[in-house]
Amino acid sequence: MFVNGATTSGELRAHNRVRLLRAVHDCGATRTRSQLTRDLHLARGTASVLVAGLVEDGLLHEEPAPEHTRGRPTQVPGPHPYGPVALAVDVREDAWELAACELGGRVTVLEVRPHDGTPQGALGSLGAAIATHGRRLGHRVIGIGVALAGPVRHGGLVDIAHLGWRAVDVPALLTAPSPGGDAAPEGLRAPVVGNDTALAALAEARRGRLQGAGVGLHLHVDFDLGGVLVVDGRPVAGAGGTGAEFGHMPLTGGDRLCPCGAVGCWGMDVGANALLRQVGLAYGGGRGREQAEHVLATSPAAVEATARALGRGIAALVNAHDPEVVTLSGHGVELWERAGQALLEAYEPGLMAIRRDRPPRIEGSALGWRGSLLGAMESVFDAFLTTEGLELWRKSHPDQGRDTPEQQSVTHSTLDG
Amino acid sequence: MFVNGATTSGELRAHNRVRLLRAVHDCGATRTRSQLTRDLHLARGTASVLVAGLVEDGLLHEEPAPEHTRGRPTQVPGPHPYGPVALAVDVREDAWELAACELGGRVTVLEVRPHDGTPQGALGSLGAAIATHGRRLGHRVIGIGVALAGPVRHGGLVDIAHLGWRAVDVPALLTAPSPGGDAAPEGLRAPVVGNDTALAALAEARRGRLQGAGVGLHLHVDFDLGGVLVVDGRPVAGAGGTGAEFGHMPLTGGDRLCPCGAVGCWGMDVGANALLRQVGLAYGGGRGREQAEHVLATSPAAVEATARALGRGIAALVNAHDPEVVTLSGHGVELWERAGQALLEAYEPGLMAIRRDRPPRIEGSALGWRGSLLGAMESVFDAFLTTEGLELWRKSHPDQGRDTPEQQSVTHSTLDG
DNA sequence: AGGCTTTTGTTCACGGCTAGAGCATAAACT
DNA sequence: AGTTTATGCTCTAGCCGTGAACAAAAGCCT
Repeated sequence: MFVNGATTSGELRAHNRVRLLRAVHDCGATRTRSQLTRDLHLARGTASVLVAGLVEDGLLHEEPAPEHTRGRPTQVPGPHPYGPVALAVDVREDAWELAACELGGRVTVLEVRPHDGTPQGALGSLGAAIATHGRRLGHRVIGIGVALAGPVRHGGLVDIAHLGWRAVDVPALLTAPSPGGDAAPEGLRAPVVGNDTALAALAEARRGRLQGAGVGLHLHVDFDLGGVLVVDGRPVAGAGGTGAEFGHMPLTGGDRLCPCGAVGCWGMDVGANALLRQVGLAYGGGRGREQAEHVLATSPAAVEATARALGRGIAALVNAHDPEVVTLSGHGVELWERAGQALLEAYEPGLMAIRRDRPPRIEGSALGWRGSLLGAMESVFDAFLTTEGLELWRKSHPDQGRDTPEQQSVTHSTLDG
Repeated sequence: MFVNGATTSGELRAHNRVRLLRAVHDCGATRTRSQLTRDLHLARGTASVLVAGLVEDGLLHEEPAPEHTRGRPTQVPGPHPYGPVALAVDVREDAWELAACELGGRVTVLEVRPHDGTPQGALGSLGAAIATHGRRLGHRVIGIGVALAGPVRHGGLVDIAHLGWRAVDVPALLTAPSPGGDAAPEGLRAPVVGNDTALAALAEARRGRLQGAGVGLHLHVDFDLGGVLVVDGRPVAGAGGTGAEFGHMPLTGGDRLCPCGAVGCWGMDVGANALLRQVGLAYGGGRGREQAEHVLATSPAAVEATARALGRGIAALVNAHDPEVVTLSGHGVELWERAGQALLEAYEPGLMAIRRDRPPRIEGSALGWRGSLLGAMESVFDAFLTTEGLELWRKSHPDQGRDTPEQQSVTHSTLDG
C-alpha cells in the first residue's frame, strides 16, 4: 500500500540514491553537499559514497560552492554535463513549444512553432522536431513529456472537443515517421502524454505556490477551465488519467449545452470563450486568443462577471475538499489581479459558515503560462527518479565514469545551443 | 515527499515488521506464513526471524493452518490473545456504538446506547463507557477512533449544523470526568475524531468495494449527504480534516438555503431529510429516522426523485474526478437497490460524452452501516502500524514474551465478554 | 606570516540486516 | 514403510549505514 519502501540492503542503497538525486532536483541544484547530508540525515561517510557513485554513473557533477564561511569549503552537486535530459512539450490550440530540461530543472527552449489546430498539423511537425533533437541528445534523453489541452485517456488518446479531436492517438502520431521529416530514432522512449491542467498543477506543487501543501486546489484558465486536486504533491489524475476536469461540473447554475456533452458546465462561464461571449464576439474552435486578451484588458464588466463565476465555483470546491491553498494559472492570474475583489465577493457567500473564519487563500501562479511545460518535465523526472529508472540509466551507461571525448562534444553542444 | 522509506539497516528491520503486520491486518489474519513470505518477497529465514520477534513482543500469535496439501504444515499468524486493541466508536445523531477491535479486524461490540443529541448527552455517557472499558483493557488499548456525523476541524472541533453543535471539542468532552462516572485512566490515549463519511470511505477502501482502486469516490447518505475522494486507499480528508463534504456543492440547481450557510447544496436533495420533505413531513434536527425508512419502503416517487438527484450529482463528480468506482453507503445502498434505474437515468446524461462508453460502475457498500465504525478502527491501526507506533508498543510492553498470568485473565475475558 | 579554529571530506572497523544454501521436520502420497 | 513435497530453522556471506579518527582546506587571530 505504501510506496517506496526498501526491504533489502541493496534496495536501501538504491533508495538513498533516489532520495539524494530527488533532493538535488527539487531544490534546483542549489543545496551544498553538507546541507544535503544534514537535510537527509545521512552520515558524512554515506553521503560521500553516494555522491561518488552518482558522479561515477554520470548523474551528478560537483562544483565548488560559490560562498564560504569558515571551515573546509563544500561542493554543490548539480546536473552532470552529459547527464539525463527530459524533453518536455506544451501543445496548445495554436502552437507548440519543445524544451530540454536537466536534472535540477534548468530549461532550454529548443523550438516554438505555430500550427493549424489539426492533429496532423500540430503533431506532425512536433514529431519531426522530437526525432531531430532526440537523435542529437542520444542516450541522454530519459523521456518525453507532453502537455495537451484536453482530457488524456489511458495510454494517450486525446479528445479536444472544441478542436474536433476525437480519441487522437498522440503517442502514435508523434512517433510515426512524417513525410520528409525524421523518423524517431531507435531506443527513444515513447512520449508520455498528460493533461495541461494536471501538469500545471504538478509544476505548481513542485516549484510553485503549492509547495508543501498537503491538499491544494489548482485551476487552469485558458479557453475554458480545468481544475484538479493536488494531494501530497501529486495531482489526482483519475483512474483513466482524465481527472482534471473540474470545469465540467454544473456549479454556476447555467443551462447551456457544453461541447463536452453535458449541460451547464461551470467551465463555460470561465475562460477566453466566456470573455468573448460576454462582449458578444464569436467564440469557440480554439480561436480568438488575442481578442480575449483585449477583452481582459479593456472590458472590466466582462472580466468581473467571469471572476464572479470563478469565485462561485471555487467556493463550492473549497466546501467539498477543504484545500489549504487555491492556485490559479493561465488567464486565472490576470482575472485574479484585475478582478480579485469581484471574485472574493462571489467566493465568500458560497462558503460553508465554518469555512468563513479562515478561508483558504487564493493565489496566482508564480509560473505563469510555463506551468504545463514544467509539469511535463516533472512527470518525466518522476518516472526517472525511482529505483527502476536509475537502474535503467545505469545499464545503458556502463562507462559513464570516464568521459568519452566524442560523446562530450555531440551532446554538450546541443543542450546549450 | 514519499512516505515510509527506510534509510538505515535498523529502520529496515522496523519497516519489514510493519509490512508483515500490515499484511496480516489487511487480510483479516487469513494468510498462512508461507503465503506471507511469498507475497512480501521475503526469504524464509527473514520471515522466521520477523515472526518470532513479533510473537515475542506480544503482537502476533501463530496457530496451525486448518488446511494442508502436501509438505510440512504451515502456521497462520493472527492477533496475539493479549495483543493490541483499538477502541472504535460511531456517534450518530441519536445513538452511539462502542467496539473493541483486534489486529486483523475482528470486532467485538462493547456497548450501544441511545442519546438525546446534545453534546453532553451524547459524549458524557460515551466518555464514561470509554473510561470503563479502557481501564479493563489496560495497556492493550492502542488508540480510540471516533466517527462523527459532521465536519471535524483540526484537533477535534465538531460542527453539526442541524443539531446545533458549534465547535464542540469532542476529545475534551470525552476525557472529562463525568459526574458519577469514571474518569479516563492515566495513560489512555486521547481519542482521534474523524468524519463519518471519510471513515466509511476508509473502511470501504480497506475491506470493501474500493479495495485496490487507485481513485474511488465514496458517498455516504444519512440525514444528508457526505462524499469524499479516495486516493491510493486513503480518503482525502482535506487540509483541516473537513474535506469529506461533497454534499455542499450546488450540483442540482436548487436555491434553498442550507443549514451549512451556503445556498443550493446538493446534499439537501439527497438523504433522510430530503425523503421526508418529498412527502411533506417535518424534517431536520436529526429526527425522523424511522419515518424516513418508512418513506424509503413505501413511497417510490420520493425514492426515485432522491435517486435522480443522487445520479445527477454523481455524474458531475465523475466528470471532475474520473474515479474507477463509485460506492454508496448508508441509505445510499437502499436508494441504489430500490431506484437504481432512476439513478442511472439521471447519471448518464450528466456525463461528458467521452465518459459514456465506460462509465465508472456504481456499487452499494458491502459494509452497510458498519463502515464508519470500521473506518474508525482502521484509522487507529493506521497510526499504530508504523515504525513509531510499534516502537511505542515495544517500550510499554517490555516483558510481553512471558505470559503474566494476572494480565491474561483480566484482559482476555474482557474482549470476549 | 604563522599558528589556531572551524567545517567538511575520506577512510575504516563495527554491528545490523537480508539472502540463500543446507539441513531438519512433518505431513501426504505410493 | 519409504518417497515426495513443502515448510521451518540455522548459519555464513555479502552489503549497507554509522561513527570515530584522521586529513584537508579554508577563515580568523596574533
